[in-house]
Amino acid sequence: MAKMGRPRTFDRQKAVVQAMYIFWEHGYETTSLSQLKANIGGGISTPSFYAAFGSKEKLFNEAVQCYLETYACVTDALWDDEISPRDAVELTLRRSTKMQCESGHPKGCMVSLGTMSAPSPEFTHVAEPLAASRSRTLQGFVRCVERAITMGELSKKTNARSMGIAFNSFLLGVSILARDGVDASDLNDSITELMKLWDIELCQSK
Amino acid sequence: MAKMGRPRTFDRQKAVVQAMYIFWEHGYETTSLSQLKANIGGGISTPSFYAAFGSKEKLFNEAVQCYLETYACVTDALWDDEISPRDAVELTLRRSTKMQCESGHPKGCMVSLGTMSAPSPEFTHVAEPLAASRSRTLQGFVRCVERAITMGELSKKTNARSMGIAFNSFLLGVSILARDGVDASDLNDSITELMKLWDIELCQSK
DNA sequence: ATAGTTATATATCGATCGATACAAATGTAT
DNA sequence: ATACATTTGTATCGATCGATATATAACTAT
Repeated sequence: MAKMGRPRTFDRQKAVVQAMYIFWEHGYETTSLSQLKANIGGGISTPSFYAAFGSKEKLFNEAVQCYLETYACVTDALWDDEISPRDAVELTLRRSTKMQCESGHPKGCMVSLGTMSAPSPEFTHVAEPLAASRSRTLQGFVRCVERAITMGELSKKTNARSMGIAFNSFLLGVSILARDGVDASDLNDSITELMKLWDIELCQSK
Repeated sequence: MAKMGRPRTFDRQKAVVQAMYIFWEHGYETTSLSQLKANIGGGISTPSFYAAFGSKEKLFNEAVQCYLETYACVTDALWDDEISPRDAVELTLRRSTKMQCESGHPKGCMVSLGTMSAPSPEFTHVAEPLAASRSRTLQGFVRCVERAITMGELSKKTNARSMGIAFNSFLLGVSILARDGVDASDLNDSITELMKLWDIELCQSK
């Protein structure tokens, strides 16, 4: 049974993806409704927008969910226990960096850059899912280090939180460097450098 | 000889500092004129604002200059040849992190977070001085590594750009972590971790 | 005292912000 | 054919955006 009523003239899901790109590029507050409307299905009217998405804020929420379910999956390895902790960390760094630098969408990570997406006090709640994702990713890095310690791969003296923060902070910075136009190959070389941090802490007794 | 004409009812320099804090917190585009006016000298009128600063953009430029001449100086060690390269890098990381986490002003670094200060194409030129400062800081880190190689402190095999990017990317990430409320002590511990990167590359022949 | 200079206060500019009212258009269900 | 559901187009809402015109107030220079 098909839907009742007059059919939509644009693809709603494609519209969410398009909105995601715009919010990713400019952030929540700086993106205007006219901007969104103009880039959905070759341009839609105000009532069509509100009928389909409810409000700018609700569309942003959908766009964030869309990002988390697609592009943000580059960090999934952090919670995959079938991958060694070291590989999980390196894979995450390389996958995320590659994604952040590839063409076809805005540079950098929407979650990281989302720190400044809704800076006004009245809108901080809007970017809350992004903050939650950042917190989760940090925990993911710490988790990997803890797993390595438990597995006896890293020394018991290793400070898991410190190492987790170090890897996470580097990756957050990649978003800014990608926006500034630093090459993916240069960033990859610096990942190789950064991973030496892991190898120092390798358990000698192995 | 004192100035002619009716005297100003507010301190212009204090106003620039106050504006700097607001732009630092919210970015250029998201900061409104009313917000600036309300926070200058207990509130000023629109004509007073324009008479004193010319425009929102010009005030932003002054605010950025003010930041670069004060808070941004935490990275000055990178160009100080009287400090050993390693100390220069560590000092910069610790000073900047301390500054970014201290109270009395917005968390994070105005230069780093300025990546999303003016995301609209029509305003990108406004945040250009911030981008230039980020580029300069990156070069400062690279410079320190190069200096260490020249001095024979680091191995000649060291990839200066990769290491520079690694330290710089970490520091850029600190801005986001500081905004997210991560403790300064935790960040400091991760700096201790990060500096091990340097010690791995130490020249063995010394 | 008078002229010249600068900042002030009041009022308002056109443009854009996010969001709605209303009625015509277009589909399905019976 | 009719009723119902949903989207569309046109017009517009009050609020705020950054910025300005005009006239008055407060100071210095002569």
